[in-house]
Amino acid sequence: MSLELRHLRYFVTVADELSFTRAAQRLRISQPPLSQQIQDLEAVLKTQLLLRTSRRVELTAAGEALHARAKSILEQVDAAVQEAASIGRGERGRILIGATGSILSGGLADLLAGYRHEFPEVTTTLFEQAPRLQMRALQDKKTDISFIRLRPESDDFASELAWREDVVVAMSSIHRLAGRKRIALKDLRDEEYVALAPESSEFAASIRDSCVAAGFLPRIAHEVVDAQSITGLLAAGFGVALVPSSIARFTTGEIRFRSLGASAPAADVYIVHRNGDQSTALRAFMAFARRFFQSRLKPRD
Amino acid sequence: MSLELRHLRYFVTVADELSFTRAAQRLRISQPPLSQQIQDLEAVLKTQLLLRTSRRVELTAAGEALHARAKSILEQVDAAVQEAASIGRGERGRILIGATGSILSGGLADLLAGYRHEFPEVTTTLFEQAPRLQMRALQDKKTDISFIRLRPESDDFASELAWREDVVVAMSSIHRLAGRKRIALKDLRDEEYVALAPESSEFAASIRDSCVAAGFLPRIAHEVVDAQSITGLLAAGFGVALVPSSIARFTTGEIRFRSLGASAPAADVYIVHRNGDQSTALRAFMAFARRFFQSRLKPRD
DNA sequence: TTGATTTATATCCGAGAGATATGGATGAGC
DNA sequence: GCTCATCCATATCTCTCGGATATAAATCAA
Repeated sequence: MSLELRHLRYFVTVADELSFTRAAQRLRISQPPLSQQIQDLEAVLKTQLLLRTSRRVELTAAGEALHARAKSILEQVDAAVQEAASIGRGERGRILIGATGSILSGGLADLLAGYRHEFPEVTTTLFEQAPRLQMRALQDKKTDISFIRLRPESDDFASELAWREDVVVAMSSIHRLAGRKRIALKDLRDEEYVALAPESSEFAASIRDSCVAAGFLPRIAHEVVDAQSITGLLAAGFGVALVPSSIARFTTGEIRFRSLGASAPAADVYIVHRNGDQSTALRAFMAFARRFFQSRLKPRD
Repeated sequence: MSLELRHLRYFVTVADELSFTRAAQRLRISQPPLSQQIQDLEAVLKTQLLLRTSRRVELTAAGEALHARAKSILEQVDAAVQEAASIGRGERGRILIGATGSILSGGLADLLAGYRHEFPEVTTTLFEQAPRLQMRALQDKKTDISFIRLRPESDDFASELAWREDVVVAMSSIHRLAGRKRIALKDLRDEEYVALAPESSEFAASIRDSCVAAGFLPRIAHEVVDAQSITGLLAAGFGVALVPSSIARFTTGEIRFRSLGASAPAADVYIVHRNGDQSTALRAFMAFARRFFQSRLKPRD
């Protein structure tokens, strides 16, 4: 015979009611098996818990002590069940997110704000890292999900489009092209470029590919490691840069952005995560993200 | 289907071992019912707890959380069982004891010291009260047991002899009888007495009865409410007093005690408790007390 | 003393915990 | 790359034990 929660549930009810008959009613069982289970419990403890005459039931000292303990235990069991179920539904947990600064301000921040509002019990931790490091972090399980401007090739990762962004051209307001309203990619063939170092970003490579497709090889005059540095160089008059349009949001100073029209390369942002082991919290996050971007696209239709 | 401790025990074992086969061995059951019980648990929680391939078992986030909780719950169940059993064996609990100061120093203190040594988990609370109040406190369940110098009549109480004491005569060292080695009760017929007020002590009444039996009615010159006051009055030369021999122990100053020899009235101390509801701790205490006094009597044999 | 109420005992039934046998998947080793 | 060993899941059976019904025993009220 081993102790089970049933014994504790029954005992607590009897101790609360101080009556086997009423306790049995509350427990939706008949009185004899209740008496039996209490006797079993007492046998396991080798201790009298209740003093019963046919007229009154009262607790012994051991019964008083167990009553308090058992009540607390049952509450904790309940809490544990709720917690596990809640984690299972993805309502609770922790998601580790990788992203770069421009992606954060480009739409991710809004997504996270909306998500935290609907799933307040999920902790989201954001790692601002260069794209290459993000992939490493994903692989090493340092992060669970990444927002990144290039679709990964590897079979280890699953990816889907988060949102679309155009590439725009950025330059100082005193640049000779700053007066033009619309600029095509091929108009930029003779410019000097400020670009992200290709080893820090797949995006840099894809921009270069777009230029090649437009018939020229961009002359990279300056390379920077951090996207933040680009605008500083542009403001000082160092050529032009091809950047995702969302960069405009967090840029101050004398920088002008011009659309590239139909010739604009895509700067789509993808959601990437490891294949296979997505937790429920992550699945729920992905589902939320899909709904979120879906509803955001509508106004543009 | 309801959650039982079995589910938690099984789950914790599997989570510890990360193997159904090994867990089943540790649990002394076969592997299929273990798988079944884990599935039942997951069904109750509506949540996956373990990711199992035929080659590896690992915990989900929900499983991790439940593992920690369940372990703690099982430990608490264990502790609660131990505690209840321990209280049931009288090894733990609280005993409320009534006594007077003279009884405490007359032998009770030694008993309590020995008892606490053998039952360190039982809290003993001592109430120093006048005998009448002790009976009241017992009746009102303010105390569980009393050490008192008179056997109670009422059927509500059970009593047994704790230890025997003689009554001795006490007087100032300058009293005219202080030089006598032995004094019989009847020699004291013409003395003036310092006595406890009869309304505060049954013992006072029993002393008076002893004097009457010896052929005289004691002349009470001074009455005190508190036994402590007696010696003060005696030291000041106010007559004599008939007191339990143990009083000598905690008396300082110029007081002499003389045995009354064969004519000494008894001042036996009784253990009194309510009939019926003695807790296990109290029963264990009584058993200890009997053993204690038994072994103390032997040296006198 | 009788009747009502409450717990304990006796007996029966059925759900379900656990055993055995087996299937299916996966990684190791030749 | 095939075979074998290993491990978890499924299917089926058995038998324990939880719960129901009927009834006895005890106690209090009238």
